[in-house]
Amino acid sequence: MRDQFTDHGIVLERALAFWVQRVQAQLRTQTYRIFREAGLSMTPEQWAVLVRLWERSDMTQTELCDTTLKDKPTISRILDGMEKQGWVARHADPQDARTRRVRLTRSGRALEARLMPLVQGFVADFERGIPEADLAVTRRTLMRLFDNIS
Amino acid sequence: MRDQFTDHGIVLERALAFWVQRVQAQLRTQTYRIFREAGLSMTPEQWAVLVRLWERSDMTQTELCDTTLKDKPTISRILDGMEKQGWVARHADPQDARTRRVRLTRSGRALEARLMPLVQGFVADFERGIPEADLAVTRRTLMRLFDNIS
DNA sequence: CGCAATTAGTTGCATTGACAACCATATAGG
DNA sequence: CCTATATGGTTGTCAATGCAACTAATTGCG
Repeated sequence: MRDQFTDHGIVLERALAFWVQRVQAQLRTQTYRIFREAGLSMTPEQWAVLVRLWERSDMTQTELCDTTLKDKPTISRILDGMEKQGWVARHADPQDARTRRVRLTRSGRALEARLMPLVQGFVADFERGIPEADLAVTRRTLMRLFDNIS
Repeated sequence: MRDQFTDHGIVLERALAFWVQRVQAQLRTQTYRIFREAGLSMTPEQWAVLVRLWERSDMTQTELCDTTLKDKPTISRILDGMEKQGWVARHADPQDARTRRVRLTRSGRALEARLMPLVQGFVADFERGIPEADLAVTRRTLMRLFDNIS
């Protein structure tokens, strides 16, 4: 008789990769929901770019690629969407005619005060009830896992 | 003067959600690479469906939705791709004319022996050098995080 | 029985993302 | 100086996914 613990589905569910994917998928859809309920048509990826720009505006697209680990076409198109929403504008770089500097608009800057509390609340719910020590181990482990495959 | 540790980018990088997303993105692209290097045109999502079918073939699409946590359109289109590759076939259900039972083909079944070693090697690399205790805490924490947002 | 509500699955649309090909500009080496 | 190469960014293609709308078949209730 086949040992149930050698079934692949079971093996799969013991792999961290499985849980990372599962949590991420759920995070992504919930993030969509939060923004939608706030009356915004914003994607999680646009959010991630916004956070970087709040930290430092006037980045080139290549710099955004580096900080977000996304490739050039992806950033290009995420910015298309953000520009259409009026949150950022692309400006010419006086030093290099190839590069385009991405700057927050007034409207993009204004989102910070509105969205940070929402997202902080979500993060709090996400991590609710989990001992700080476990969170720390998990954070450290995720960093090591990331190094292992990068 | 602004404390750099209150900058949003820094805050962001302390959030588990950030690392979950980062690790998952990397997992996804590396998984693509592994299959491509094995001469297969297979996506990580098709792989996930295959694993479920190796465990139990002849599932309905709704059952696949439940086990993979994907929605109906997504499963429908993932199966389109797998059918095109000849790994699965959709059969009519004698009990219910609405449902379609998904069965592995000979070719889909044959992939198991070929791919499991590859993926197990990848998972080993992924978790390499991390203490078993940390992996266990991380697994448990990911499960709790998942519950928190589901 | 008969019609309303439910369920299984597909299709349409927009965004992300992997990847290749491409354009324009900048840099480096002869 | 001038051509080869490298770099910044865009476009195209295909697949995954969130969501709404839809078809077809089934179930449930009066």
